[in-house]
Amino acid sequence: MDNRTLAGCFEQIADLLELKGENVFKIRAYRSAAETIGAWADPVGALDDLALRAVPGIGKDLAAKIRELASTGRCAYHEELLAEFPVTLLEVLKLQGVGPKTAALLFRALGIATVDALAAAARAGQLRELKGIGPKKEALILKAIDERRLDQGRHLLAETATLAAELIAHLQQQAPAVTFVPVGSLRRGSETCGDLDILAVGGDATLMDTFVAHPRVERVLAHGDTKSSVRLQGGYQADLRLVPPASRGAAMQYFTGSKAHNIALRDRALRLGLTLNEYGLTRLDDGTTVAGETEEGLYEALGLAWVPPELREDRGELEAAAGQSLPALVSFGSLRGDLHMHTTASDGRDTIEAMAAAAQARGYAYIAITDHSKALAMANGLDERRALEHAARVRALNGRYEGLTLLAGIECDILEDGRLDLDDECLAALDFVVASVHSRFNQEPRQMTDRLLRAMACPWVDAIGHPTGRLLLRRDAYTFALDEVAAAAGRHGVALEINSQVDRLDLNDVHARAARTHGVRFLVSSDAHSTAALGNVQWGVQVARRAWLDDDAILNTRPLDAFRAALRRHRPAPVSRGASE
DNA sequence: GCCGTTTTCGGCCCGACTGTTTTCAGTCG
Repeated sequence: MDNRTLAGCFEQIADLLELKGENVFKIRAYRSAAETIGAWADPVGALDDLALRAVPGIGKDLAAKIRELASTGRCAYHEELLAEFPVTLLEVLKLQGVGPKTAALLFRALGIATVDALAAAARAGQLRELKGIGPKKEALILKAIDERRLDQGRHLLAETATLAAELIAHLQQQAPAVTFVPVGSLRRGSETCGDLDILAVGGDATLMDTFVAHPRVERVLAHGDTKSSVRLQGGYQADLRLVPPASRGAAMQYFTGSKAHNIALRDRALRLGLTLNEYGLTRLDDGTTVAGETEEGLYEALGLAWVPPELREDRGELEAAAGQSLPALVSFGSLRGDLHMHTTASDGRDTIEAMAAAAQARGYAYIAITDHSKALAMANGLDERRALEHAARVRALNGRYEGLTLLAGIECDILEDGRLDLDDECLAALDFVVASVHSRFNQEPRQMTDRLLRAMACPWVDAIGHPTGRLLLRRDAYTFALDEVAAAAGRHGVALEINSQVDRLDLNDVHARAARTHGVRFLVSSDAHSTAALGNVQWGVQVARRAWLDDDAILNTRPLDAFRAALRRHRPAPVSRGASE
């Protein structure tokens, strides 16, 4: 049983317990366990009891339920709860403005168990008869039902960033003196964003009027003096919060989250006799404010180093901040090269020359041109002869772009059985090879693992491209033993790619961090199919930061000579570990 | 249901906005 299924089950249990009106802390325990499991790199279903109990937020009971689910595929407690409330009621619970109290009331008083039944009752004016629900609430519920499709799902980080920039530009024009900061999951660089949070520092309530009047606003969910929420066309929810300058740091911290990080931080504050909210950090005894103007000051007052937003997920960053052992994260400007891009020779939109000129303009010292190999016929992939001719054209351009070295590479398909799409002689004649899976994603995990291991056994494979094959919001990763593959990559010196395409971001933060423990080195690559897409590396760098990676972990932060020397093909052969390799 | 730099019991983060109310409950983030 995979982590997502386990997390989904705990999430449902939490929802059902809320409907029941159970102890809020018990509910929180299930919810935080779901979140932890969902982001755990290894399959927790395979862990033994001892290892399970070491997972934060998993105690005796939850460990037992995980083992029950992993071994039987079922959870008696979950089924017991589902006997009390129909599973369809959970859809009602997801509606904007409908919480557990309302959903339980609807079910108990009117027998409403589905969104359709709720819609019918609302249209018939039956809801307003219930205690605590009036005509306005009834109308809001009908609206929420209409909008639920739009409300579903999350959005790509890059899209969210573009939208945030647009909204902030609009607000900034109306209020030039106010500082606007995108916060929430966008500031943390989370791969998808559920909504969009913007913080305004030092303005007045008229800012809220400007915000809700933006032409993309479809519906105003809340409109107060310091907080407003709107739904935008396309299903986004956006929130604007206003705080005074003295609270800038506290508010940035508070609204950046994550929720789990904030809870842990406030817990720490309480233990120090302090209380933390979006306005500042104050002493419990006499109410004096000790920090709040800057984030740095706030963390310092709690005895912590400032935590980069990308790390604020309650995954050990507070302990590291307390011990002054946070990593020096790779920075956005530290990439010196890009090792994955396509040209018109296969499915790219621009020529080698155009890509090289754009890379030079970005200040890169080196790039590898890596068009597709022949198995990807759809993309006009190159066979051995074309690959070598193409390589000659790439190399012939060296000297033409000052400061930039072009490497002749290939993105070589990993075939069904782990063989490579081009012969060894051809691969050996190139400067750089990234090997990727583009077909047969549904192989059994064991088969997929062996496929990747076999590909890495080829001495000319320098890197594995988009190692898990997932497409954000569209296609799950193919399943394989990441641990085993990462261990082999670390041993052979094969780099794993952090692919920066906005809907790939593959490896992701959790997997990259786990792979690093095996000594793996990474490449942050654009996989650009046009000159414009070279800039996507910013998202890959953000993933690397979320994975706690420093410059040393990223091969393409090195100058050309050091980069070359670190490539698998130029490293001394690893000590033989037996015939199996 | 979890957890321990006061603790194996008794805690567990905090505030804005809305609607239905006459002082607050529910929802959301």
